[in-house]
Amino acid sequence: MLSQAQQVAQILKVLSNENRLLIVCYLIQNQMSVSQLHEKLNHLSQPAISQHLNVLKANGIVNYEKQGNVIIYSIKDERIKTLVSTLKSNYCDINLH
Amino acid sequence: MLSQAQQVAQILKVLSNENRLLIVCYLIQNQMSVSQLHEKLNHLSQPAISQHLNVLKANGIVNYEKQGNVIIYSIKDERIKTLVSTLKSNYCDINLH
DNA sequence: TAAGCATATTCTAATATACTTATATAATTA
DNA sequence: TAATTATATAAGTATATTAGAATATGCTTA
Repeated sequence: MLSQAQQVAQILKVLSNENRLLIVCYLIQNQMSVSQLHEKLNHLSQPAISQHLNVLKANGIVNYEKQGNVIIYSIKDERIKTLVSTLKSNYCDINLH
Repeated sequence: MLSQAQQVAQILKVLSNENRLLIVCYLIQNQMSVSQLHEKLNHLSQPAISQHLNVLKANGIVNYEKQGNVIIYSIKDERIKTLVSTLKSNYCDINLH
Protein backbone atom coordinates (compact mmCIF):
# COMPACT_ATOMS: atom_id res chain seq x y z
CA MET A 1 0.00 0.00 0.00
CA LEU A 2 1.28 3.39 -0.97
CA SER A 3 1.29 6.26 1.46
CA GLN A 4 -1.07 9.07 0.60
CA ALA A 5 1.88 11.32 -0.11
CA GLN A 6 3.23 8.73 -2.50
CA GLN A 7 -0.11 8.45 -4.26
CA VAL A 8 -0.47 12.19 -4.66
CA ALA A 9 3.14 12.52 -5.75
CA GLN A 10 2.46 9.88 -8.39
CA ILE A 11 -0.46 11.86 -9.83
CA LEU A 12 1.63 15.00 -9.87
CA LYS A 13 4.44 13.14 -11.60
CA VAL A 14 2.07 12.04 -14.34
CA LEU A 15 0.87 15.61 -14.85
CA SER A 16 4.31 17.15 -14.55
CA ASN A 17 5.21 16.49 -18.15
CA GLU A 18 4.29 19.47 -20.29
CA ASN A 19 2.95 17.41 -23.17
CA ARG A 20 0.97 15.09 -20.94
CA LEU A 21 -0.49 18.11 -19.19
CA LEU A 22 -1.54 19.56 -22.54
CA ILE A 23 -3.13 16.26 -23.54
CA VAL A 24 -5.12 16.29 -20.31
CA CYS A 25 -6.19 19.89 -20.92
CA TYR A 26 -7.42 19.09 -24.41
CA LEU A 27 -9.29 16.03 -23.16
CA ILE A 28 -10.94 18.10 -20.44
CA GLN A 29 -12.29 20.38 -23.14
CA ASN A 30 -13.45 17.50 -25.32
CA GLN A 31 -12.97 13.80 -25.73
CA MET A 32 -10.66 13.16 -28.65
CA SER A 33 -9.08 10.52 -30.84
CA VAL A 34 -5.35 9.99 -30.96
CA SER A 35 -5.06 11.63 -34.35
CA GLN A 36 -7.07 14.63 -33.21
CA LEU A 37 -4.61 15.02 -30.35
CA HIS A 38 -1.82 14.57 -32.83
CA GLU A 39 -3.17 17.51 -34.84
CA LYS A 40 -3.16 19.67 -31.71
CA LEU A 41 0.29 18.56 -30.59
CA ASN A 42 1.93 18.36 -33.97
CA HIS A 43 5.41 18.78 -32.56
CA LEU A 44 5.05 15.34 -30.99
CA SER A 45 5.23 12.08 -32.92
CA GLN A 46 2.25 9.73 -32.93
CA PRO A 47 4.08 7.08 -30.90
CA ALA A 48 5.03 9.71 -28.33
CA ILE A 49 1.39 10.68 -27.93
CA SER A 50 0.40 7.06 -27.70
CA GLN A 51 2.95 6.50 -24.99
CA HIS A 52 1.71 9.47 -23.00
CA LEU A 53 -1.85 8.23 -23.30
CA ASN A 54 -0.67 4.90 -22.03
CA VAL A 55 0.80 6.52 -18.94
CA LEU A 56 -2.43 8.44 -18.34
CA LYS A 57 -4.44 5.25 -18.77
CA ALA A 58 -2.19 3.25 -16.46
CA ASN A 59 -2.72 5.88 -13.80
CA GLY A 60 -6.49 5.86 -14.10
CA ILE A 61 -6.68 9.38 -15.47
CA VAL A 62 -8.15 8.63 -18.88
CA ASN A 63 -10.55 6.15 -20.41
CA TYR A 64 -10.74 5.00 -23.98
CA GLU A 65 -13.40 3.67 -26.26
CA LYS A 66 -12.95 1.98 -29.59
CA GLN A 67 -15.11 3.29 -32.41
CA GLY A 68 -14.14 1.13 -35.32
CA ASN A 69 -10.81 2.27 -36.50
CA VAL A 70 -10.57 5.13 -34.11
CA ILE A 71 -9.89 5.22 -30.40
CA ILE A 72 -11.52 8.00 -28.44
CA TYR A 73 -9.86 9.07 -25.20
CA SER A 74 -11.63 10.92 -22.44
CA ILE A 75 -11.03 11.97 -18.83
CA LYS A 76 -11.95 9.22 -16.39
CA ASP A 77 -11.04 10.79 -13.08
CA GLU A 78 -13.19 13.81 -12.28
CA ARG A 79 -10.75 14.94 -9.63
CA ILE A 80 -8.27 15.73 -12.37
CA LYS A 81 -10.68 18.34 -13.70
CA THR A 82 -10.83 20.01 -10.31
CA LEU A 83 -7.08 19.92 -10.02
CA VAL A 84 -6.44 21.38 -13.46
CA SER A 85 -9.05 24.02 -12.81
CA THR A 86 -7.21 25.04 -9.62
CA LEU A 87 -3.95 25.14 -11.53
CA LYS A 88 -5.45 27.29 -14.26
CA SER A 89 -7.01 29.80 -11.95
CA ASN A 90 -3.85 30.12 -9.89
CA TYR A 91 -1.17 30.05 -12.53
CA CYS A 92 -2.71 30.99 -15.85
CA ASP A 93 -4.42 33.92 -17.45
CA ILE A 94 -7.08 31.83 -19.08
CA ASN A 95 -5.92 28.54 -20.46
CA LEU A 96 -2.94 26.29 -20.10
CA HIS A 97 -1.80 26.65 -23.68
CA MET B 1 9.81 32.64 -22.14
CA LEU B 2 8.22 29.45 -21.02
CA SER B 3 4.73 28.49 -22.13
CA GLN B 4 2.18 28.44 -19.37
CA ALA B 5 1.93 24.67 -19.67
CA GLN B 6 5.66 24.43 -19.21
CA GLN B 7 5.54 26.68 -16.15
CA VAL B 8 2.74 24.70 -14.55
CA ALA B 9 4.43 21.41 -15.43
CA GLN B 10 7.56 22.69 -13.73
CA ILE B 11 5.70 23.40 -10.51
CA LEU B 12 4.11 19.97 -10.63
CA LYS B 13 7.49 18.39 -11.23
CA VAL B 14 8.86 20.05 -8.12
CA LEU B 15 5.95 18.76 -6.06
CA SER B 16 5.92 15.32 -7.65
CA ASN B 17 8.64 13.97 -5.43
CA GLU B 18 7.11 12.36 -2.38
CA ASN B 19 9.69 13.71 0.03
CA ARG B 20 9.55 17.20 -1.40
CA LEU B 21 5.78 17.09 -1.16
CA LEU B 22 6.01 16.09 2.49
CA ILE B 23 8.46 18.91 3.17
CA VAL B 24 6.01 21.36 1.63
CA CYS B 25 3.16 19.93 3.71
CA TYR B 26 5.14 20.30 6.92
CA LEU B 27 6.12 23.85 6.02
CA ILE B 28 2.50 24.73 5.29
CA GLN B 29 1.65 23.66 8.83
CA ASN B 30 4.56 25.54 10.32
CA GLN B 31 7.81 27.17 9.36
CA MET B 32 10.67 24.90 10.31
CA SER B 33 14.43 24.57 10.47
CA VAL B 34 16.32 22.00 8.45
CA SER B 35 16.94 19.83 11.47
CA GLN B 36 13.28 19.98 12.49
CA LEU B 37 12.42 18.74 9.02
CA HIS B 38 15.09 16.10 9.43
CA GLU B 39 13.38 14.89 12.59
CA LYS B 40 10.08 14.56 10.73
CA LEU B 41 11.64 12.89 7.69
CA ASN B 42 14.19 10.77 9.47
CA HIS B 43 14.39 8.23 6.68
CA LEU B 44 16.09 10.92 4.57
CA SER B 45 19.64 12.07 5.04
CA GLN B 46 20.31 15.66 5.96
CA PRO B 47 22.00 16.41 2.62
CA ALA B 48 19.00 15.01 0.78
CA ILE B 49 16.70 17.35 2.68
CA SER B 50 19.01 20.23 1.97
CA GLN B 51 18.93 19.41 -1.73
CA HIS B 52 15.17 19.26 -1.77
CA LEU B 53 14.96 22.60 -0.01
CA ASN B 54 17.30 23.97 -2.63
CA VAL B 55 14.99 22.83 -5.40
CA LEU B 56 12.02 24.38 -3.63
CA LYS B 57 13.94 27.61 -3.12
CA ALA B 58 15.11 27.73 -6.74
CA ASN B 59 11.50 27.42 -7.84
CA GLY B 60 10.28 30.21 -5.62
CA ILE B 61 8.21 27.92 -3.43
CA VAL B 62 10.00 28.46 -0.13
CA ASN B 63 11.74 31.27 1.65
CA TYR B 64 14.41 31.04 4.26
CA GLU B 65 15.60 33.16 7.10
CA LYS B 66 18.82 32.79 8.99
CA GLN B 67 18.52 32.85 12.73
CA GLY B 68 22.10 32.52 13.89
CA ASN B 69 23.05 28.95 13.46
CA VAL B 70 19.69 27.84 12.29
CA ILE B 71 17.92 28.38 9.00
CA ILE B 72 14.16 28.58 9.09
CA TYR B 73 12.28 27.65 5.96
CA SER B 74 8.76 28.75 5.19
CA ILE B 75 6.32 28.78 2.29
CA LYS B 76 6.81 31.75 0.02
CA ASP B 77 4.22 31.14 -2.67
CA GLU B 78 0.69 31.29 -1.33
CA ARG B 79 -0.65 29.55 -4.42
CA ILE B 80 1.11 26.40 -3.28
CA LYS B 81 -1.10 26.36 -0.20
CA THR B 82 -4.21 26.50 -2.35
CA LEU B 83 -2.88 23.77 -4.57
CA VAL B 84 -1.96 21.45 -1.72
CA SER B 85 -5.30 22.12 -0.12
CA THR B 86 -7.05 21.05 -3.34
CA LEU B 87 -4.91 17.93 -3.47
CA LYS B 88 -5.70 17.06 0.12
CA SER B 89 -9.42 17.49 -0.20
CA ASN B 90 -9.53 15.47 -3.41
CA TYR B 91 -7.08 12.69 -2.70
CA CYS B 92 -6.67 12.39 1.04
CA ASP B 93 -8.73 11.53 4.07
CA ILE B 94 -7.29 14.30 6.14
CA ASN B 95 -3.60 14.88 5.70
CA LEU B 96 -0.97 13.98 3.20
CA HIS B 97 1.05 11.78 5.58
C1' DT C 1 41.00 29.80 18.81
C1' DA C 2 39.19 25.12 19.19
C1' DA C 3 35.23 22.13 19.33
C1' DG C 4 30.81 21.21 17.98
C1' DC C 5 26.50 21.79 15.78
C1' DA C 6 23.64 23.10 11.57
C1' DT C 7 23.53 23.32 6.89
C1' DA C 8 25.34 23.17 2.07
C1' DT C 9 28.04 21.36 -1.82
C1' DT C 10 30.06 18.02 -4.82
C1' DC C 11 30.43 13.77 -6.91
C1' DT C 12 28.77 9.33 -8.13
C1' DA C 13 25.79 5.28 -8.93
C1' DA C 14 21.36 3.64 -9.84
C1' DT C 15 17.32 4.32 -11.98
C1' DA C 16 13.62 6.59 -14.53
C1' DT C 17 11.92 9.38 -18.36
C1' DA C 18 11.04 11.02 -22.99
C1' DC C 19 11.69 10.71 -27.47
C1' DT C 20 12.78 8.55 -32.15
C1' DT C 21 12.73 4.96 -35.55
C1' DA C 22 11.06 0.80 -37.03
C1' DT C 23 7.60 -2.43 -36.92
C1' DA C 24 3.17 -4.62 -35.63
C1' DT C 25 -1.84 -4.95 -35.27
C1' DA C 26 -6.47 -4.11 -36.42
C1' DA C 27 -10.18 -1.96 -38.86
C1' DT C 28 -11.64 0.08 -43.30
C1' DT C 29 -12.11 0.73 -48.01
C1' DA C 30 -11.14 -0.05 -52.89
C1' DT D 1 -7.74 -9.60 -51.02
C1' DA D 2 -4.62 -5.63 -51.27
C1' DA D 3 -3.89 -1.06 -49.84
C1' DT D 4 -4.73 2.37 -46.50
C1' DT D 5 -5.58 4.44 -42.14
C1' DA D 6 -5.39 4.57 -37.04
C1' DT D 7 -3.12 3.19 -33.19
C1' DA D 8 0.16 0.49 -30.38
C1' DT D 9 4.46 -1.68 -29.18
C1' DA D 10 9.45 -2.48 -29.02
C1' DA D 11 14.17 -1.30 -28.97
C1' DG D 12 17.52 2.04 -28.52
C1' DT D 13 19.49 6.47 -27.08
C1' DA D 14 19.97 10.68 -24.60
C1' DT D 15 18.97 12.98 -20.61
C1' DA D 16 17.12 13.79 -15.94
C1' DT D 17 16.29 12.52 -11.25
C1' DT D 18 17.21 10.78 -6.75
C1' DA D 19 19.81 9.60 -2.97
C1' DG D 20 23.96 8.73 -0.48
C1' DA D 21 28.88 9.42 1.03
C1' DA D 22 32.32 12.48 1.75
C1' DT D 23 33.51 16.88 2.57
C1' DA D 24 33.10 21.88 3.20
C1' DT D 25 31.26 26.08 5.28
C1' DG D 26 29.70 28.97 8.81
C1' DC D 27 27.84 29.96 13.44
C1' DT D 28 28.25 29.56 18.36
C1' DT D 29 30.15 28.89 22.62
C1' DA D 30 33.71 27.42 25.79
